[in-house]
Amino acid sequence: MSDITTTADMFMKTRDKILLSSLELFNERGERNVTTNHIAAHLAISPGNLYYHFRNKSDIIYEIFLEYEKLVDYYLDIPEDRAMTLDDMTFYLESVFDGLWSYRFFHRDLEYLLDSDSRLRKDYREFTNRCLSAISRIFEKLSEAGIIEEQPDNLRAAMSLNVWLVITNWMAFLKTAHAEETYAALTLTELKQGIYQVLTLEIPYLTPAYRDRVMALRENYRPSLPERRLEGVPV
Amino acid sequence: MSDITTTADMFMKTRDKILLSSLELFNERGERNVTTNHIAAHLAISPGNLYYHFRNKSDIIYEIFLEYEKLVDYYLDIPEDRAMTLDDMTFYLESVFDGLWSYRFFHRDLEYLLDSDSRLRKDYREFTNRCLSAISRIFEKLSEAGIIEEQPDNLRAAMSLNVWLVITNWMAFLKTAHAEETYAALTLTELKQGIYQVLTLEIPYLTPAYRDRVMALRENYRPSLPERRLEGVPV
DNA sequence: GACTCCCTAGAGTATATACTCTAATAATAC
DNA sequence: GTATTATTAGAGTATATACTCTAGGGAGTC
Repeated sequence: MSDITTTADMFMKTRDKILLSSLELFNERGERNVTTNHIAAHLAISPGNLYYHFRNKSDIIYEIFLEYEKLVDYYLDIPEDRAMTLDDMTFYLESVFDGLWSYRFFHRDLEYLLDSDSRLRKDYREFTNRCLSAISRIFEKLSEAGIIEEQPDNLRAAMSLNVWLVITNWMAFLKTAHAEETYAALTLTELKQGIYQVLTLEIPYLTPAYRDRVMALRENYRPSLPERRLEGVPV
Repeated sequence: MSDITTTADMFMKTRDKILLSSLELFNERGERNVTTNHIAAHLAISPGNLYYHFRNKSDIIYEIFLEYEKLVDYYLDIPEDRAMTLDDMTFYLESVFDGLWSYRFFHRDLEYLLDSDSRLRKDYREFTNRCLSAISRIFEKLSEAGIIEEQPDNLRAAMSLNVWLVITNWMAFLKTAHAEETYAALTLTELKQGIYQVLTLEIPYLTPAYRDRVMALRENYRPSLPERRLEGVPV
């Protein structure tokens, strides 16, 4: 995957360095805790310089969203000229969680961000709709490929929405489940245990031909030590 | 349901008025957008007065959380002396969404709130565990009652977690799906369409004896006009 | 009346935050 | 070289925010 979290270096344009550092700081500390002055200080540039490149903080966030959107749209581009395989499905899941990870600040303060920028609100709504369509289309193609049973349209739509809810809320859940207070105390590996949860949703719909293979795939993402963190839940 | 959103009146103690008004304002505008000065002004009391009753803003939030916790714990108290009915299940779902509604500010800025108050973080973790246990126990009792098929423990745990993820993320989803920017533009009725999504998770596990009844119940919560808001999703 | 205790007003403060302004420097074009 | 444009520094500002401090009122008790 692209190495998005690399620290900005001296060969980059200031504008790009600002975007990159902002993303890093937002991811580490949360957007709410990162000021424009912090970003400038982090890059050892003046606030004036930062505001030369961006009119305000919202514009920085918006541009980062556009990158995120582009990445996910790229990942969720579904080839229509061939049948879907289990590897495809794995790729989609892995990719979406990679994207979530790289831009993980975004879903944290989502509601506030959308309330402060109506342009972002509009774009994000359309983005959500595209993602929901893609998920639904993936289910359709998985049926065509005989991996999951065919389902009526409205059930597929509701299932797709549940998949979206689980995906977008998994990280928030992990962070609240964590005992540590540091925002950074979360790993990509843990995040990808969300795939286990998503595959859980598919279980009852798997065809006999693929059931065992998908269950084996799911095992790869089984949370390693959930009973220590969630002692109340039977495992 | 308790009429929590009633405006504070002159017969209440100042301390309670502060809690009530804070909750109202937080719910309407989001915690991030409500300052202690706003709360005081709303009640027409001085900031000094407010700080006589509460050491800081976190303490106000913490006390509100304790109320929330108490409410949900009360709702999710599962009677062990009798079998579970469909009505029970409906009651649990309705109650949980009522609770979410009354304290809807809470899940909005959850991560920030937990990061700013380690006491809250700890309590919330335990609260989550209790909720997950309750959900899991509800599934168990639904099996015992012959409403859903019996499932292995680890599947039930994963399913319970998915239910929790859908419940706690449903409101955030609704707000991002809304075109309107106002935080208040959300109704309890819409919120309860989350029940449709939760019941969607149960569908494949329903026993033949109860399948039709649950599907009919689910229809009561079907989103009224999702295709207008989510034009990309087949319905 | 005086003492005490609970409560309240309201001015005030230290700090932070998003953002601006001016002047100067580097880069590029001609 | 010179003119022009792009970029940068850095001090500064208006506003907001969480919270403090002092003074005092009101009610009950002796």
